[in-house]
Amino acid sequence: MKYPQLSLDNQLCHRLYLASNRITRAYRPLLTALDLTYPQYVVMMALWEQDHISIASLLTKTGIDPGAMTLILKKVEEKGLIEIQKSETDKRSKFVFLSESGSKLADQAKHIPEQLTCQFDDVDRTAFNQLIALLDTLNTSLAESEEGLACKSRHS
Amino acid sequence: MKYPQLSLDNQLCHRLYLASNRITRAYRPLLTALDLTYPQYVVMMALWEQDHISIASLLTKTGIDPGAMTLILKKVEEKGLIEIQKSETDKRSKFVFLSESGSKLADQAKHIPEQLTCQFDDVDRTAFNQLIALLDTLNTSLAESEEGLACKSRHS
DNA sequence: AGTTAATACTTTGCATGCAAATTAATTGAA
DNA sequence: TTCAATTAATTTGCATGCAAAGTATTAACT
Repeated sequence: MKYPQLSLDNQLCHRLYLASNRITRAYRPLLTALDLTYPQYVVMMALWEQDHISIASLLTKTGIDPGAMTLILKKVEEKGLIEIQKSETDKRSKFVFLSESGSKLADQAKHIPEQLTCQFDDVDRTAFNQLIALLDTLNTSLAESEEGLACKSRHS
Repeated sequence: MKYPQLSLDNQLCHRLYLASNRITRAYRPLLTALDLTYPQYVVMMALWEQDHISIASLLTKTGIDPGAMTLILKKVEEKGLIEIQKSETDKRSKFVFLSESGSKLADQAKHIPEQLTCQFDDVDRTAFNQLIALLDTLNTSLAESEEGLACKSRHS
């Protein structure tokens, strides 16, 4: 191997890629029981947290792509979990709110987080919180990069 | 919010989802210059690390889905970066090896890792390594779950 | 040897993720 | 006021990620 820095073992990105895909896979059987995909579940979580918000807010909260969001909302609406209305004040904007069945679905979903945590036996509570803290730092940093704040190459 | 455990802020999965997508996005401009997508880049890294391996090995090393791998290899082959041959000993199996241009592409790719690291200024070297270690633990744990080792609910 | 199970891939169908172009509505500035 | 720049969503086209079914080939067991 000419360039060790190109080794997969040296890539943070590949670990994230694996971890993200594996976690989504781990969720799948639990979510299938609710007839939700993972991104649809994310949208529902955002709405259970705060109902009746604009699609723009939903995009910000979830980090889902706008183009994907349109399709996701369409499907969740077809399942009768949400309703979508155009804003009166700003006709470009739309608001999403939970239907009764959408609200009630939270009762079935509430056990999912703990069911999942049980799958990483090797990760203790401390490591878990460390991981969350580090990912927050990373995400903030990446989000700032996306905002256009160029790399300041402040590294020595 | 009825169930705080369903809050997006409490989800490890959502942080991984964001981090993984953001990192892939951060790679995109660098990879576009090489005419590669991120999964195609992963395959190339695997081959730069070890040339002339079976598709099965490539699947194991990269964690890419088999169905996706077929398409990815087809495209990378069309770009002339790799060649694929059926195994003589086992006709079910195929071997992938780098073409000359595929090998040379590593020379252009070798600066990508450092160019990217520069984008998370807030993450110092120590945190970076911690994050990698924690993701390894998480990945091992998730991989074992996928192997069928059921949740032993060893939590009190 | 003959049948069954296991492998290594490929194919198919569906659901995103993403960039880029598009539409509709609103703001802002001349 | 009027026209350009913005903003909120949608649409389009391409590339996966994934489960499940299908193919061809090989291993295994009787």
